Amino acid sequence: MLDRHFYDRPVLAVARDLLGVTVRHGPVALRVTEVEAYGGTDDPASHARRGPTPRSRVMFGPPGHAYVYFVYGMHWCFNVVCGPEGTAAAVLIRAGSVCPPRPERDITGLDAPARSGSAGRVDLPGAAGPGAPRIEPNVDGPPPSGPGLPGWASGPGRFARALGVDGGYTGADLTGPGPLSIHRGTPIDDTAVGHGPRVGIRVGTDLPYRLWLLGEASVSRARSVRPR
DNA sequence: TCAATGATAGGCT
DNA sequence: GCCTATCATTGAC
Repeated sequence: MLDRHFYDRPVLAVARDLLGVTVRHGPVALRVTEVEAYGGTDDPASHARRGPTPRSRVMFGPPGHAYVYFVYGMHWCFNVVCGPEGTAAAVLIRAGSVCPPRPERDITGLDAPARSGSAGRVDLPGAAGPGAPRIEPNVDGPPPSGPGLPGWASGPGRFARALGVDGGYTGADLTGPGPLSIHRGTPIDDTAVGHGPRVGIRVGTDLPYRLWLLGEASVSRARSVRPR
């Protein structure tokens, strides 16, 4: 399991090294294929840009903890706090592939986190309102693609759903004995890493803070931007 | 291309 | 305390 020293580094270095790792939640294991870095109060696209707020406070805390937020009224996004405490940097996990890739074996496992109740949850004020929906992976009909297929954890909302995490996991220690942890994967060569602008944001789009594994089918495809 | 859907945070009274 | 724009997205059409 990756320890605190792994996360206690500059956000871009952590983002780069999170590619290829395995995120585990109970029986679910997802290999990270795409990430985005959000760096502190100088990043106009970061939730921490205005300083600590009830929502962003966990970003200012120690590295190696989860930051899971609710967006667009229906989706959860899973982040990993990194960098020295106080820098408020985090890495958004945008996509992953089911690991090991044995769909017929993973289907049964995906229900387990939702059934495990409050284990691993950390109730922090501001993490999510009591009315926010609890995530229920694999119970609301067929996804765009089934477990084990490339689209199952493609996109931050789908990744969080496939993993089975929601706002209750904000503040969870990823380096401790809890059910949520991250493990080193096979080494990734620099030639296998693509980088470019982050997506889904309106500011800070000039920064090449999105990193992905080249050739991975689960990586987000560019989407036409809706003008306002 | 666009609607769904609700938390968040700033601005104002 | 209230109002409003915005939002690190997704799936249906």
